[in-house]
Amino acid sequence: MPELPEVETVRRGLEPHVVGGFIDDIEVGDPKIFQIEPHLLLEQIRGQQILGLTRRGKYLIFELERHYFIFHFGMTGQLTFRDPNRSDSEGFKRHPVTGLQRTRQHAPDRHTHLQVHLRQGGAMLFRDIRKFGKVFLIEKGEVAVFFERLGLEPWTPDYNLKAFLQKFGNRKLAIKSLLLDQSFVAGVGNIYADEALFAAGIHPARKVRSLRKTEKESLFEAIPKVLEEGIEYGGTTLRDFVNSDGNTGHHQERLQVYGRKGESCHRCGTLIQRMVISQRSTCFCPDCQPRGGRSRTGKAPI
DNA sequence: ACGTAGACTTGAGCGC
DNA sequence: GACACTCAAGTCTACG
Repeated sequence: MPELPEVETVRRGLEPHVVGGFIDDIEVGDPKIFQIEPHLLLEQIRGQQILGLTRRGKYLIFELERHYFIFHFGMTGQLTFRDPNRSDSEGFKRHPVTGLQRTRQHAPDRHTHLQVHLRQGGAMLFRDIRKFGKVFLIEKGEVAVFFERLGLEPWTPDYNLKAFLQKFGNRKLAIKSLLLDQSFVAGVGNIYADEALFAAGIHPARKVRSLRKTEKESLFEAIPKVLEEGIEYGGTTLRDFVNSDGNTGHHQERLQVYGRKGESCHRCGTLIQRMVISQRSTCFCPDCQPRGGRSRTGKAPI
């Protein structure tokens, strides 16, 4: 559930269930995901109250009394709330062959690597098939250092045009690669990078140094716009993403380019193409996102 | 310093 | 049906 809109969707769903609650106990699966010894984690967080739930880029942050308890979902991480008043079999599906929960999962299974039980009842379940996710516990004073390498946070005063333009520099890499760099704009991943480039009319392979100021300004507008739409539709579920209730998102139905190779562009009808940039699948409309940019002089600033 | 390739990990889907 | 091979919402490291 990796990108900003998916993490934000989980944050909003979880908030009313857990903020104000007290951590009672934890159960641990594969310790690989823990950046702190699990027994030390329990020792430290037991009894602490959850004061708030925030987000920075793709990180979900539980503010406790003495610590920040931080999750990164990697590629397939899921954090759901298991309501003690609902039965596990109520309203969720099992995969017909494997028996594993595919969506609306509430009960722990072999991919559930952490359960955080709350004193008032209920638990948060962290499930992660590929185990690229990570769980951190840091002292409150360490938070600035922890996030120091993250870039601009959309919808905050830090995300302003002046700061945005300064981040470009005279670099030679493809603009798509820059968008994936979390020290540029925090929270943008492979899906929303492609969507933002489409919205801004910029070819993903264009070199950063070749972009005109007007194109950078278009991108500055497009990034929050596509992220906002992702949140509005509850995130994008390609395969594994579920919200805190275990339900899928709906933004996948609204994607303009990502995963649409060979289909026609919703704007102009041209067939969407796929290429690989930074070893990541990249989709674009060759007509709406011309390689040479949209120069009136016809110059191709690649 | 900058940019890219490989590694980590599990499962699904496709072709034979 | 079994098996090989490719691909997948991310990021960290090592190398040139």
